Amino acid sequence: MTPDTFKVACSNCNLRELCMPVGFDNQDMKKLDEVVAKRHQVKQGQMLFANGDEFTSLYAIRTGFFKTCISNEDGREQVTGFQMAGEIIGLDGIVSDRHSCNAVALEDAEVCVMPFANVEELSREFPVLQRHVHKIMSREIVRENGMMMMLGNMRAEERLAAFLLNLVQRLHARGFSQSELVLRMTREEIGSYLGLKLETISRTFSKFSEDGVIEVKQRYVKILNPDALKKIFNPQPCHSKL
Amino acid sequence: MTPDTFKVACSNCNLRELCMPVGFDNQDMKKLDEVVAKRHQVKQGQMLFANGDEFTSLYAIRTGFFKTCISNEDGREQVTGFQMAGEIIGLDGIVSDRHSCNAVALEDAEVCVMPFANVEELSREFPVLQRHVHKIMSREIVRENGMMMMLGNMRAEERLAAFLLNLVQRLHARGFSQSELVLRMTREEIGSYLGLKLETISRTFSKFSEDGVIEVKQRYVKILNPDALKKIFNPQPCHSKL
DNA sequence: CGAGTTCTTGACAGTGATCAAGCGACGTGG
DNA sequence: CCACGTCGCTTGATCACTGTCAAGAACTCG
Repeated sequence: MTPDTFKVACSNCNLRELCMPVGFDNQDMKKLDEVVAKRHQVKQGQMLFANGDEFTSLYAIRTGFFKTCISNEDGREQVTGFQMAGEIIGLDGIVSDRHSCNAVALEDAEVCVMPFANVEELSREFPVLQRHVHKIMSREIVRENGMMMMLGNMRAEERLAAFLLNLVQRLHARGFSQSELVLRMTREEIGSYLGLKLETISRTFSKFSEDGVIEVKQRYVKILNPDALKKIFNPQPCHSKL
Repeated sequence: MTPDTFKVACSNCNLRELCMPVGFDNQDMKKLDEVVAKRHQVKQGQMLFANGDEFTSLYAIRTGFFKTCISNEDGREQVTGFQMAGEIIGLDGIVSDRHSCNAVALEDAEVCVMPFANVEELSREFPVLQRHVHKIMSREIVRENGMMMMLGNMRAEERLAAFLLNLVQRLHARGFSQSELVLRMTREEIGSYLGLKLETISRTFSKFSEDGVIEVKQRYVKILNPDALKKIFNPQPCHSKL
């Protein structure tokens, strides 16, 4: 096996269990490596793909951190998601063969390029991969349902608490701390994601900090009282029966 | 061909071009009929599936009108979509083998039950069906991206204008009027969908009516000035270059 | 070190929520 | 056919949360 093929092999990737299905034997795994055509570097601030670009591939994030966002005719921007290692982006492009959002690297990143034709072809051969692709898309649908609940029903504090808990949970699944994180995005980007203005994000951080729930210093955040955060995110109705 | 098989055949369904892929020859079409196991009636107010139900099937709406909604631990409800004939619901269940939302019939309805195992099996055999399933899921992701933009960035009037335009456009694609519609949902359900309260929906309807943009009488809505609605939905920045 | 970006904080304003009351439509049963 | 009750809708008055505008501080990076 040459160093080259070694480099792009899913079978040797430490993120495999995050972005690929389990239950493959070694022989299948070799075939699965064909999904990934190559790797691609994206510098901080650069776009992996942009609204209107032809859709050819899905991308599995190997390292780095992305945001996806859409923008209006009148210039308003909505961040639709933040993605980290092991997550898949580009699903938006399937329906129209063109991407409908921008994917911007918030730090230097590397992605595995998975030509969608390969994905579909191997999906026909491997039911477990087919199921996996379906699950990834379904997961994104369910995530966005949750976002609709946030944006439609929750107040600023609840949104930010939910955001922090979600972020730290995903980082923890990747071996990082359960209580400390460094934000890769600005207050404005958090605000866009949560349907709030950057000043509101800043104020809410300050309030959480005053209440001793978190410690904030610029991009660094330490969660001091996770239970308090969970309570903010999911306020129990007083004297709830049962 | 017995009347029974005739009844559930996609090949004879007038909604085929809405919910099934094009580009099938007659022979393939016969096989494709195997996707649909049976039809199922849902009375107004009944649930097709509920949060927590085991996921087994996708459903293609033949007649009727549905809402899908999720609810919080503390009882807040978010309508995540309204679905009409030719649209597919149930995609939320794939990721966890359980549904994560409720699907409620807003009028008496009939759905085609498509066991997901059938869908996956036939998808492996027919690339055109496989691609179609992927597109349906991607379309839902893109729709929800647009909802995030609405909920995160738009004001009440813009949301309601966008909602009406979207609804009438989908109805028109099904052969109904471009300008008149009968709402199948309450003001409260519209509000939940749009992240607003029912009073705001009512007030905004009244304002549109006073401005001569629409005519409203309870559930009946007539769009008098579609251009004005589009302008509300998508306000051009003053003196926009180009 | 300096320019530009990002963040914080204050004062004030505005949009939509909340609370409240009454109206209108619809369906049922007398 | 009409009385009545329920549910959905409208409208008004007031309030609260978040947005807007502004100024300055802190941080980053060339």
